[in-house]
Amino acid sequence: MIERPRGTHDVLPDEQPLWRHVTGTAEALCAIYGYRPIQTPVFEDTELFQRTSGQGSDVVQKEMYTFADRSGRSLTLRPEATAPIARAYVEHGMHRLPQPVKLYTIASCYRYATPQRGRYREHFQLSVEAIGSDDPLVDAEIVQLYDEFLRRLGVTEYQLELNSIGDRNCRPAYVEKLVQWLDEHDDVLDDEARQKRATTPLRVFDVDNPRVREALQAAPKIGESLCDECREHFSAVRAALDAYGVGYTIQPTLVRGLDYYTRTTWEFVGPEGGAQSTISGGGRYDYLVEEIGGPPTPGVGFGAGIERLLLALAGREPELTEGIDVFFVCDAAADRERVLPLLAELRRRGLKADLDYAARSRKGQITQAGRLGAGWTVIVDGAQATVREQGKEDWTTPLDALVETIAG
RNA sequence: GUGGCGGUAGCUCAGUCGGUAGAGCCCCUGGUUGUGGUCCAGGUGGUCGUGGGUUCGAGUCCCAUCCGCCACCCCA
Repeated sequence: MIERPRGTHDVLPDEQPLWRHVTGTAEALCAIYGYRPIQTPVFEDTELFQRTSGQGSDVVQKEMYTFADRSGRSLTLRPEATAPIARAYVEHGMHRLPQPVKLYTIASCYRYATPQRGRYREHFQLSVEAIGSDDPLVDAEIVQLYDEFLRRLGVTEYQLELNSIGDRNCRPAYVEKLVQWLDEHDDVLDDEARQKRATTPLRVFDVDNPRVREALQAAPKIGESLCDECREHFSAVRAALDAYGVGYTIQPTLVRGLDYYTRTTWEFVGPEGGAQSTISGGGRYDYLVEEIGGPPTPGVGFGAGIERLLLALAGREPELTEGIDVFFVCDAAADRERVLPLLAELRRRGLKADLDYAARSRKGQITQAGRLGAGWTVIVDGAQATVREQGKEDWTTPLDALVETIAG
């Protein structure tokens, strides 16, 4: 048997109502906040992700689905949706539109990682982006949008972690300062920490060794080294979140995995999913558009995993019923034929109507009607019909009058 | 990519010491029952993940591999 590729999953009909509830809620909310939908290709020029995510990032190092097409071009299935949207912004000259340009998409993303619950090689992300403004109120708006999204879905147990990682003015100096501190305290480091010092210094705070973590408490933190502009920006973001009533905790060591982030960064952490409990992550990316070849343009946005949100939603799913209106039960072949024009007319009027195609017995057909949640079960007998209407006594009618009685 | 655990019917699982494959649910049929619910009886459904090996004989033991789950890495 041919099975689905590793790390992918089918979304079956039974799961569709919940999926549509989630994506529909996202779309409705984005519309209310003034974000407009956009779609970009599933694959992009490989260079787009190499340049923006950073050569040292895990995504570029080991997780991209990269292939050569028949002409030898290197293409990559998108591992995330922000860079493609920024690319579309530049390519279509959206910097001439009134700023900021507020966009969102619900897109499949692809990462070659070892799959487990909440981590897939193909997954879906809601990606919301505001490009063209460095106003801290935009950061706050977009964070509050996701917070409101969770509220609407009934997810209550989550945490928002917030940080600022500075910009090109203050971050390089901070990294230098941090590396210098690490050099001076080399004796308290372990191999993992030394490794990170060499590749991704900001990540040394993630090391496992508790002894090293303890020692790192004394190391300089980015928050103390922000330039005045970044400091003011961050405090304005926090003030706006306070005004919105969005709770958060400052996480001074929160660093994101992609190189393009600047200033504000955040993660929403949900209650489920074990090690994969991050349900949304985002931040500001003030040099991304420029990196792609557009004019210097600030931006801010987030990606939110749909599958992980569903995990966080487990046990709180709303009742989503999708019963049909009319089901015809026929014993004789002649009755089935007699019913066809009624079936067409009911459907023409927008009612969900159906009949048996599995050669079931009368009892089986009535059972099927019940399974489908039929509002009216019409048991046909020649030109007459007995109708079982939910919550009422059975009644009889000539078939000729059925449509008018039900739909008229 | 590394390590640990697992894979038997559509689903949830049992399967003893190696001896010809089981249950419940679901589905279909018949009966009971003044609603499609309940109850009773019967039936369909299997490459025991896959491929090798050991053996007279493998769901069971060994090896490899695929897939899932957990941890690490990292993320959504």
